Amino acid sequence: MLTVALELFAEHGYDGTSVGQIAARAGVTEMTFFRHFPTKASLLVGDPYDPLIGAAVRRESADLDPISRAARGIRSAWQQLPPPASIEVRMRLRIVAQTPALRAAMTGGTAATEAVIVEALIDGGTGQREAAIAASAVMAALNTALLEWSLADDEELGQAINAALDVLVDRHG
Amino acid sequence: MLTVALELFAEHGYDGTSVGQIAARAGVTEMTFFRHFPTKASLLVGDPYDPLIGAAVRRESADLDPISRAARGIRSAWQQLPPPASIEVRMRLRIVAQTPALRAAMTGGTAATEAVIVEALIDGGTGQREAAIAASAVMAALNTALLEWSLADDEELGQAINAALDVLVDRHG
DNA sequence: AGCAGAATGTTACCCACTAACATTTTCACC
DNA sequence: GGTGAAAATGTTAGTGGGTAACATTCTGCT
Repeated sequence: MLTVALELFAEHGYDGTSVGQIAARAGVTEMTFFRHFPTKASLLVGDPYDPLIGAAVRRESADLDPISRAARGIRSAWQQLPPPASIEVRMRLRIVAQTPALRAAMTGGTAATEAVIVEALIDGGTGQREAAIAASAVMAALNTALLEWSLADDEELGQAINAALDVLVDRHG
Repeated sequence: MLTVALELFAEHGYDGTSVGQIAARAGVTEMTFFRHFPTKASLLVGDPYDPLIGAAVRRESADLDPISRAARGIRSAWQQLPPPASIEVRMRLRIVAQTPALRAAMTGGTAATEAVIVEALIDGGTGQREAAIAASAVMAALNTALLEWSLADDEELGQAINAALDVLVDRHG
């Protein structure tokens, strides 16, 4: 179904493709589509790594300021991951980058990861407010970096992520 | 219509209130509602200050790193604003804070402000990528701060904003 | 072959939102 | 004070995303 959907999105764009069309080309009912995917947007935006990131943030020293701690945690979580199939990921993110509704859905879709980071920071002694602010800022930077990366050719994803976090952490003014 | 909507949201929640109900209680047709408000969410999330913020960011020294520049711009823009009717604003934001769909819509709703900040940063010599990342991080922090503020009692809004930006700028680790 | 449970289909519905066209209200000008 | 144009509102009808309840077909296992 995902493959079929990506084809149609490439042909007619995200908004120009209805769930009915996807289901039809997949030889299936609209109802069946919604049994496999909770929403149309979930074809493109997901939140796969939250527990890993939570643990990684917790592992960083509680002496760091919350931004640094969250950023370091994400960097280290990233290194533990198997490198994803970049081309697939890039295709998906490109569609997200070009569709305003999906950009918004993306930040909604990382709410779970954000919550996990907030919890980890709080457990490390950071106040609730600071934790929420730091987590949302770091996740926003990360999401923006992913979208920007998707629009470029021939760049390493890990590198783009590091560069994004550096904008927050290693500020050279 | 706004007043009526807020009543209904208070009674049945945002998701539990349909546009039809709002229109009916306002003595008006659903169609008329959509002529006044582009979307249901626009009753609660808006983006009123983008040009002001863009100008303020541009006014800050281009020698600063992008995060500092954006943050200082927002602080200064804030001081120029007439203090809003805090109670109203708080009520609205509380509903947003409690409704996941609206939280996502809020970040979508500040896309214009974000774009304006990005442009200002680029004009100051920051690269496209860095500018996009810094702007999204700062706006995310700001939005989070607004939502957290709305859930507290008796706090100055300006103070909450300053504290949020300090998490990004004056990091004490 | 026969059965249980999973996957799929059918129908019917709700809600946000849009388009096209008709109707009423408002208000400035004669 | 009437008139006519413009603005606001109403009507009808439709699209697309998403859900609920119930019926049907497949699947795999014994």
